Amino acid sequence: MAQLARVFHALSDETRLCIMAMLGPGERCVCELTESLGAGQSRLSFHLKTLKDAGLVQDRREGRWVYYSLVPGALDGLEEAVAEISPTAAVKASRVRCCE
Amino acid sequence: MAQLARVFHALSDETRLCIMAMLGPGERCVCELTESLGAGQSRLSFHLKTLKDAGLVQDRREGRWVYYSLVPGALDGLEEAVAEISPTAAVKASRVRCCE
DNA sequence: TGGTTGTATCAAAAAAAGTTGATATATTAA
DNA sequence: TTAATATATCAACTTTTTTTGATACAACCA
Repeated sequence: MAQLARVFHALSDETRLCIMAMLGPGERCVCELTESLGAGQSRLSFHLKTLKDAGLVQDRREGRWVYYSLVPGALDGLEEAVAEISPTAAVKASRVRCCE
Repeated sequence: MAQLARVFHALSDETRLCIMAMLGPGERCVCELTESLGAGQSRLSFHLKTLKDAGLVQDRREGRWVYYSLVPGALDGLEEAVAEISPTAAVKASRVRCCE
């Protein structure tokens, strides 16, 4: 539950959503993100760290550059959680306790 | 994009996630939620308002009590958005601009 | 009517998150 | 080695969010 909240929080900011959208098609260098988003360098670095701490993105150094990409499957848990809460889920009543 | 961030923010708090989970099976009186969550009255009221403002829950007065329930389909957009960002989405490359 | 109960709202305080500019680190180039 | 570039981190500050306690409002009961 706490981890789920952390992931939602990471996605609760427009800048970070933009980053996620840009990483969707594939990895990007920090410099590309900085330019496309028009965000200051330390500001972008902060948001990338937030996403990384939430387990949503990963980074890879290549020479002077650092490339960020989505962590495969990181959003799967989210989809499941949403499906579980949503009233359209058939199995929703099978939950025993709601908060742990 | 901004609305999406708003919804994610509404879900980025443990107390609110608990509320959503409790409402999954059906509507609940505020008093039930207060008791189950062990949260102060005004605190719970604040979180309910946050969820309501994000369009995730609705309320209904019945005599002295107010019942909250999930807004049907409110989470559907979320699932789509997550699917669009996720690298498993087949159509993800069809996006033209990432941030608007 | 007056009192009680359930809930919302408000204002102040506390806590958390985000921004900014400066500095540090790592890598490469000269 | 020195300088330059890409990125991270830090500290100070600003903004936003959350909590708390007090008060207001609405509906019911005596």
